[in-house]
Amino acid sequence: MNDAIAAEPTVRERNERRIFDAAELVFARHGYRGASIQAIAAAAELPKSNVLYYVGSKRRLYVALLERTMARWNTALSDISEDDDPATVIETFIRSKMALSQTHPLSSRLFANEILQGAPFLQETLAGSMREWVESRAAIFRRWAEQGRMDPVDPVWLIFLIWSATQHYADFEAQVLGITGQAGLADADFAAASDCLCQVILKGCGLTRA
Amino acid sequence: MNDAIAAEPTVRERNERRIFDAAELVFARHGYRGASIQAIAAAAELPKSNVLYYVGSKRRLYVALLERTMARWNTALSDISEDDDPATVIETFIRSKMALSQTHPLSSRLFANEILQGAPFLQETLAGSMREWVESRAAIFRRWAEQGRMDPVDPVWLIFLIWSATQHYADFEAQVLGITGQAGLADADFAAASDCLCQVILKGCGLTRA
DNA sequence: TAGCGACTTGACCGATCGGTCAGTTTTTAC
DNA sequence: GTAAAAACTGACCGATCGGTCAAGTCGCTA
Repeated sequence: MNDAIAAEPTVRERNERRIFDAAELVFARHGYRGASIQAIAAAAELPKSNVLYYVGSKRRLYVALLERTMARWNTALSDISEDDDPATVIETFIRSKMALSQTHPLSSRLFANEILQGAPFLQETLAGSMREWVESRAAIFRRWAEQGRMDPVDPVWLIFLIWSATQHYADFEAQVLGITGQAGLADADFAAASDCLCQVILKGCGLTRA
Repeated sequence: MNDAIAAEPTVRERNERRIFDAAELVFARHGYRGASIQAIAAAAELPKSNVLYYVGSKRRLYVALLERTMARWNTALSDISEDDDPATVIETFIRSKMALSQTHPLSSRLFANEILQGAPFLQETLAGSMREWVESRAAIFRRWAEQGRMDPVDPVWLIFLIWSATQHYADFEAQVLGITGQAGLADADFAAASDCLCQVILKGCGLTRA
């Protein structure tokens, strides 16, 4: 039973994981209203009743997924201080955000769908912790500009620029693939896109790589 | 009857317009599957049967809306030639794309939803006319770089950068509002955001305003 | 005034929606 | 071995889905 210290997953853990992954797939594609529990159950290869047994309701499943996404993003984005090198910080920011688009595109699309709906479930998060996150970074960017260490660029819009440009490769993947004529985005594509973004944005902010 | 040359709208024209606008609102928010004809009818203040009388089916209504959007974008984006000034062209491109985000945010969100779903209805458009549009611009950007008139920046990714950064203010409006703590985006906000984008991207491409 | 085509709409169809529940099987604890 | 707990699931509920249809209303011309 539990004499195995390095626990193998419980039945509950295993099934919840399958359900979460399947639900992320369906919600990311069709949004909250457009997703059906039936479709999620089919993707998880479980009966509909079993899905509801674990997650309680469609609403709770959706909220739990959003929370998982926000938690992932929080842990992935490193903290910064005024003493750091601006170019390094912004380059790290761009590259780690782009890495998230590559490794967790479904999370990104889930979030995008929630925002498109008017952020009914994430309004407090946006006006709360996310706003604080942006403001703290913006304050540092502003001080860097005052010290002449970078061009005076409105820091909030700069953050939006980086967010949108990096998320584009997850949220609008279908468009990128259709226009470039590829079947999928390879590691090299993400690397080249990251390089291009760093090149333009760093220079655009009056920064050169250390 | 029709001795009025400057025609006042037909009953059909008037109702189709109300239905189209209502449908754009609902589809943009909830996506194809998540939108219901009932909700569209309610937004248009018409009985559901009347909506179906005019549009035939949900699918046809959705496709017609997508076509209206693509047509709007085509007419709004001006053509360019190799002889033009690179800085002027890119600045015009950024500002007209941002103007579309401001004047037609619902069209932008409708398109975003379609892409998030994997572009089931727009695949040929993406791989066809849209791809050609991008390639023709990219070719000019590449020649400008060869002539030393701008930095060598991968033109396709540059276009994606401009698309994503400008569409952000339409598609992710809820996020922008939540983080900036505003109730709505004013003309001044769009102007300032456009200025910021032009500043960073032009300089990032090694361009200065003429 | 009769007739015609465009427009309007409530009633209705089978399918699917989110969710409940009773009943069964499987796992766990002692 | 046994009983409690956890896991599982088919049947079913009322509501809503996209769509059809027949019975209208309305404005017009002959």
